[in-house]
Amino acid sequence: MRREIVKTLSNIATLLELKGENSFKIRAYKTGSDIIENFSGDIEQIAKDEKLDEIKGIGKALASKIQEIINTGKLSYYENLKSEFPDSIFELFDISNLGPKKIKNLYDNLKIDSIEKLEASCRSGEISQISGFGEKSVAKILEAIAFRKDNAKFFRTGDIAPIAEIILNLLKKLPQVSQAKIAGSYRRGKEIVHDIDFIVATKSPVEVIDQFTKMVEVDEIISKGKTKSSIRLNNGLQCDLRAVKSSEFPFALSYFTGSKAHNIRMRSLANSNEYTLNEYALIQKNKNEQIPIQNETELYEKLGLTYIPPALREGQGEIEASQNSTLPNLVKIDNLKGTFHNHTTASDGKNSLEEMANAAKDLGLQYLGISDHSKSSVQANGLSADRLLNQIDEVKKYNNNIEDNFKVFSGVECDILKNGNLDYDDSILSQLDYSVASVHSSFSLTEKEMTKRVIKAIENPFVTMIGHLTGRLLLIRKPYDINVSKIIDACAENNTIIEINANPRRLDMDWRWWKHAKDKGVKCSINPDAHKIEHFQFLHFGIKIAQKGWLESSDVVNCLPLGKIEKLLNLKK
DNA sequence: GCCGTTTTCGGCCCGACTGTTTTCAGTCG
Repeated sequence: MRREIVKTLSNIATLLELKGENSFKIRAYKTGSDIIENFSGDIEQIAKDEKLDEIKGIGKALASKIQEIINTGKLSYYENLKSEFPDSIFELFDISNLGPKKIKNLYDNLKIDSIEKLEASCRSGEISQISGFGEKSVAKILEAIAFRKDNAKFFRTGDIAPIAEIILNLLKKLPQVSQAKIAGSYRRGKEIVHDIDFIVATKSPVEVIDQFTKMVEVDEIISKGKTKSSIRLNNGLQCDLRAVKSSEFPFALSYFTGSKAHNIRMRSLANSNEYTLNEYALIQKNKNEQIPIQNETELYEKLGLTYIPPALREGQGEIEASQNSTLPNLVKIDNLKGTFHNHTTASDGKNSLEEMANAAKDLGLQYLGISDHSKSSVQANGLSADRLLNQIDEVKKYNNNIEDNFKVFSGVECDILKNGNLDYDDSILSQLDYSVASVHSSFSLTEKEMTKRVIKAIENPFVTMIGHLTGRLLLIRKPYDINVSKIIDACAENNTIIEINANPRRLDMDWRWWKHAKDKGVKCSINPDAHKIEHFQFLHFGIKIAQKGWLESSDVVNCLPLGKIEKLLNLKK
């Protein structure tokens, strides 16, 4: 129900934008949607008690609309608004550089109400009839459409993790199922996936598959057979189920976990050991005899390997490392002792400094770095130098009132300005315990300019680490042009840390660079970029990315205990 | 549409960037 309210209010905001309504009215709906989404409490109960308008930001109008949604499951105001535009028009907002005004213009003048029509209009040149759509704009739109097409069949792992775990638990609970696991790229911890593979061990595959296809979330049954089935959920995500015998389970799990490259190596290794390996069994060639295996560890052992964690199964040398016993001892969530890059209500966070700190402490962390936005990030209520200095005092007060086994560090997420300068003078930065330097503007510089810009920040002695290095938003926005290799070299030279931004929309720097960075001696900080206490959970996604980058706890600075991290933070200064 | 020690109207965040309409509108964060 809450999701329904949140979605409805935010869709109303979009539709009002299209209609060119008063921007403050639009904002009221947007913030209303945010408030309901983040509200900690039983919104339906509050509606019942008729106390919705006591929530700050929810006035009489929104309260009665929310009430109507809760009571009737619908909202006539919204239905009426919706009827003015085709449903498909929402997808145009997925194209970057297209906002409400341009979309309205396209719709009014050329009846463009879908991405398909938009693309056709760009290609035919028809679109240039409208003012505001010159050559460069058209090229950008086509690029954005292509980007969306390439990525449309993918989902961010962080977005679909909740539903994946729900389905897994549903399968596990079926009486016919003895084992159930998620395989595929999800299990390998990829940042985006295009489907989810479930493997179950069962004696009654037909019954299990029947249950699988009858789940409430199923929108479409793509295929349904005796041992496997594919469905599409109502969010568009495809899920495959494979039902095997208990004895086949480890083979199926291994095979469907992949990656393809990893599987090829595994099979050829089996071959050279006089075995045949497929998704059901390991067979001794000369005797045509199946080798009984209990779990994946035993399968790896039969092939002369130590167990390879799923995160490493990308065909990046993990087989050789396993043979040579040089596999990394991968960092785990329990190794994290603290975290940097977290926001509070001082800038655009939802929880106060104290709430954030207490939550971190409750999670068993020993320290928390607070890094609100800097002054140039006006949209995020970035802190003026004075406000930042005040926050330093606030942190000191907090630390004075808390036991010695926990500490808050004063930091900032400092904008790297277009010319590579930082958003505060060194005299301000030097008063902080650390800083995260990030790019939030001028994304369109050339690779050369952008690389120079960020390296200038890396060389600043008061920059502790670089935040979300490439600025990418998975499936939404490409990374900006930057020479990551040169950045890594500069970080190695200047003792500057690179973060893994664990927000599931970012997961930046990409795991594909981390093995290289580690070899160069660059340290990592796994940061949730938390804007509220719930976001500390993002650390789980960050850990997966670190694992995919072969990182061990010694590579990750926030695995250091409190005493040692303090020394490290002082090192660069 | 929301809010209120300036309380029933008037203010609400705003600067940078981009392309293009060459003086600014639209988008973005």
